[in-house]
Amino acid sequence: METRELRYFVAVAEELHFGRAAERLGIAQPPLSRAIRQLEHRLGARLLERSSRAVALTEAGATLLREGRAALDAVAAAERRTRRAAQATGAGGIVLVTKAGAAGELLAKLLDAYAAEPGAVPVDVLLCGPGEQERLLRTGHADVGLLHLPYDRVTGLDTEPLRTEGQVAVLPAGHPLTTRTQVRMADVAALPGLPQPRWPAADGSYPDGPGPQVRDHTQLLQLIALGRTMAVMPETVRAHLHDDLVAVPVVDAPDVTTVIAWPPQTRSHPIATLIATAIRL
Amino acid sequence: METRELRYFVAVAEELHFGRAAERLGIAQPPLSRAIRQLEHRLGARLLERSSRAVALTEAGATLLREGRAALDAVAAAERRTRRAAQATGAGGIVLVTKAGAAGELLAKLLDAYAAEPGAVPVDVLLCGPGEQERLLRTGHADVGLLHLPYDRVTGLDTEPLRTEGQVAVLPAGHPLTTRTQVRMADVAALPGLPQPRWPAADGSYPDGPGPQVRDHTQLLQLIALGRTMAVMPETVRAHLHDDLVAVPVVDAPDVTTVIAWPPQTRSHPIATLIATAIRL
DNA sequence: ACCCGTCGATACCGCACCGGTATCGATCCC
DNA sequence: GGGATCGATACCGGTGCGGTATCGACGGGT
Repeated sequence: METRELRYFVAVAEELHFGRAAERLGIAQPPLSRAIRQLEHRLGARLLERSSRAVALTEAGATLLREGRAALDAVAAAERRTRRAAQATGAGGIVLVTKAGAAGELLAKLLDAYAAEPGAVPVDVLLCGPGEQERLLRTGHADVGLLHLPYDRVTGLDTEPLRTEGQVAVLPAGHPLTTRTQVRMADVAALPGLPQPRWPAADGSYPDGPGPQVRDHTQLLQLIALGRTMAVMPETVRAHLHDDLVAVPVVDAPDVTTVIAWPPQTRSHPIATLIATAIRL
Repeated sequence: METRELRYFVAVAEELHFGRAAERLGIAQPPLSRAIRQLEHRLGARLLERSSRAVALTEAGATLLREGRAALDAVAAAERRTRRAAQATGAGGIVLVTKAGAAGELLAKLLDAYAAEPGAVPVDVLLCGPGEQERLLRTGHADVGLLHLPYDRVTGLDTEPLRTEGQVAVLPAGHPLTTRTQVRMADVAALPGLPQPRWPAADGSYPDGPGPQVRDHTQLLQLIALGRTMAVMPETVRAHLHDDLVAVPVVDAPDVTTVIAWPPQTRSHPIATLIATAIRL
């Protein structure tokens, strides 16, 4: 199976429309139809159910979509990492990815400690939205990441835990609950007038609901200060709170574990040093 | 980057010889030379150092070899799992892989418990040599595996621990150390007349050394009974020992954790049930 | 009911590119 | 210095990819 065939199939499976998929791929529709047919014939499996009015995935097609995306990510990672290895033998920096606005002081400590190591190389810090880290690591855009369990998925990555902490409810100053010394999840699940914020899904779209749309933590804290929403977050956010925000411990919220994660094929010395430094912290 | 190019490069990088690589690929040497040159040009990176007498990997080449193998495995897995999903929608069995001669009663209990679950499907058990499980899981030959930390690598797989146990030294009956109630690693590291067995490497070759070559646990136990070697193994091997073999606890050996492992993309109901059953045991 | 619009399949064509054979050029060994 | 080894180059033929033109099936609107 060639990556071209996989790219074609993934495009059709995502669009569920041959015409749009062909446009996205920059080719005409007939070659695309033929390629899919050939792929089906070679695999001996029906991948798509065409009814001349709608296209649907079969069981096998859903499998190939899932596995094919992972395979294409792996190919892209191979290409990207090879390019980076070529242009920067030994001198190339490490790309570290983390969620914007999270793990601030832990990251600062890590970068300081690593810079003091012998043989340390420059570290580029890449900040991204929630849920993007895993893909950036799997596609070779980043070498190592700081993620938060159980929020981030770490399937297919190697990880080491760094720190575990409880969670706090972040509320606008003056809210009735801010007089409490602790709350429970049930207390904050559906506060009148403070709907839960909506985070974007993997495809960038937002789910329906009453809460405001947010992209990162800074934005979120601002919206809480404005009294539009609230959030349950790891307790280290306290460091970033001004007096217009109040944090109340949530006693029955699941603990959040910050982990350092990297793709399993990694074998470079600087990255191994960075990981070892992080674990020692 | 097409999988064909990756296959070609991996062949050359493994053989370090264009002629042999071409033979292995079933093509002539000139097209292979051209394909590698084109790949290098497209990546903008020198992958191989040719000195008309020897071929060597550059830094970028080593990266592409490592990442390319992983990518090819992912493509192979996508193809294999799609075929399996097609021919057996719902009725297809699960393939479980484990080391020959290991985790016997745990496996039996798991299979019994799973068979009693509602919606259970047939489970094919695939026995293989040590170190092969990871690749079988990553290439889609198997769906789930029982592995043993820290012996087996689980990079790139999702795992859940099932059981942790100490290790015992397995010795031929009558050996002086069998009178002891416990030993230390240093006691058994270099026993006169009982050299360590040699396991095959990933490529099937055996390292040099005085000990006998072994392929699986049955063979190993037989060679121990013959007084040719000894081994440190998880304590559950006791169940398989006859009176010609004696097990002595090794107090400072690292604990062995049996884990259930599966590829991260897995999303099938029967496999999820099997994993949940295993964790409950 | 009929027509038109939509959408995937089919037919056919030209060209890029892959793979094969023949040969060269460099290096090492005897 | 001659032969052997090994990768690079030159050239050729065929496969197959992508393009345009068109068909056929299904739905929806008036």
